[in-house]
Amino acid sequence: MLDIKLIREKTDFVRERLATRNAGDEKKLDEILALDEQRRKILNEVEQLKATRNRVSKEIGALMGQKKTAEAEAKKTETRQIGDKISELDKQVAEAEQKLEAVLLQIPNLPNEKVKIGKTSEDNPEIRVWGQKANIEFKPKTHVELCEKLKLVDFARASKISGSGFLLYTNWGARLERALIQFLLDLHTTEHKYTEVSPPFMVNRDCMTGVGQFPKFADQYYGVQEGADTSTFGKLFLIPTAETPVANIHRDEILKEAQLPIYYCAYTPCFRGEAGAAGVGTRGMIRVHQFDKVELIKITKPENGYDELEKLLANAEKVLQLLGLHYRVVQLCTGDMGFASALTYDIEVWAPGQNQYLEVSSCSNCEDFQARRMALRYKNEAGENKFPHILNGSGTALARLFVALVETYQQEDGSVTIPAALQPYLKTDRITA
RNA sequence: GGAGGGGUGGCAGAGUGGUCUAUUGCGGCGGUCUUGAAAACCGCUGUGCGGGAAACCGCACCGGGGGUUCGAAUCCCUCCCCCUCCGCCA
Repeated sequence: MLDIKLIREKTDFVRERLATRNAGDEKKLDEILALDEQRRKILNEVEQLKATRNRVSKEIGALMGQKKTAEAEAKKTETRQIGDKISELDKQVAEAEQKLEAVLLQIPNLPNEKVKIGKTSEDNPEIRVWGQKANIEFKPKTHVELCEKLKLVDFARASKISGSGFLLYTNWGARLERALIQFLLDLHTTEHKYTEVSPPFMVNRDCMTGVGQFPKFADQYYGVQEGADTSTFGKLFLIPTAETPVANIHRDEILKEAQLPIYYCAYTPCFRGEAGAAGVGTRGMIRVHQFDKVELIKITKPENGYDELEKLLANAEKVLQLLGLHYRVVQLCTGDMGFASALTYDIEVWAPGQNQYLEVSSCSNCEDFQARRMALRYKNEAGENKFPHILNGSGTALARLFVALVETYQQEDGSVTIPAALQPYLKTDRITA
């Protein structure tokens, strides 16, 4: 959520920044300012009336105490009309506030001024490249072929169980998935000093709104229902990412400055409707309704937000370096950035069988956008309440990492070798048919 | 699912319609005293919104929402959460 005071006082700046997203949100600013103006006008009026009423009510109390009943009754009659006027104006204020909030919740974050202005992913600047494309002497198989030959994933039975877009990992596939999760959590907790948490996989509406998934993108997520009780539908949602529960851990709290920075990492499955997304109907592991991910979350002082983002990005890159997977880092241009983010880096890993880069991590600083939505603050040394920066990054997404791994390390005989860093977890150096 | 008990400030814990501004204690911050500290004593203490250059003033907030009333932490309705016990259950 953007600061209404910022919109009020630096309207042109906000308008210009929003316009860089190329989504037309800046057109809503006039409506916001009008609603804000109206709200403040009525609020002023009603608060003065309330001050009068409070004063008179106290006087009535005093008169009653002195048994001056007649005088008290006279004052009551006099005040009764004020009450009616107050309820009327209160309704108007509430209405203006609701309208204002409804619009504000739909406005995306302002891109940081460091972000390149652009329209689509084609405008994203490449930041760096690590390693090089695997030198495969034979025609590389796709992960689908490899997974079927090695019986790592049973695609057909997964769709029998849950429909398209779901995976049934089997035998070494399941063990590889589990080994990757364990490897990632160990790396981030021991080497990078994140505190591991294991959150609920279903969250309420406030969490979805807090990180920016609601209200604008409500159609992208799975709502759940308890049994046949339709009245419970839409109270809880399957998490689309661990960011949703974990970034909300301190929602509605005022932290002490000394508590910052907070580093959390969490493994969770992620559930996504992927409504309208290409590829979810086709076989494979690139775009699915459920995948595993290890997520990194930071809550930091604003002045450290961008240094911490660089470190977080490096933590995620470390995963691919240890696994020996070629990747590149791009920065998303203003037109390609997510709703809540002020600056985002994507890490894309090379998948030889796909002959393309796959996004396995997206690392963002949302600045104070989410903190405002969830009323998360910290008290600085001067005793002022400030909004912290909230950062998130995948460290990393699993299904696509799995794809890159098996496609990169495939051998001519159809087996897949396992990089040294992962061998202690999987307890083998090669998967064969 | 059933029965009962609860939700008040950083924490503990009073307050069941008004006359004082939500008792009191602990903690925290500042001060007095002291070589220093402790103790003692004194003062201060939350959040949001609006107005204001500021000092400050006003409004709201006692789990959330709504209602009754001139006036609600207190009464009524409703929802949420926590605790205890019973049932079912991994």
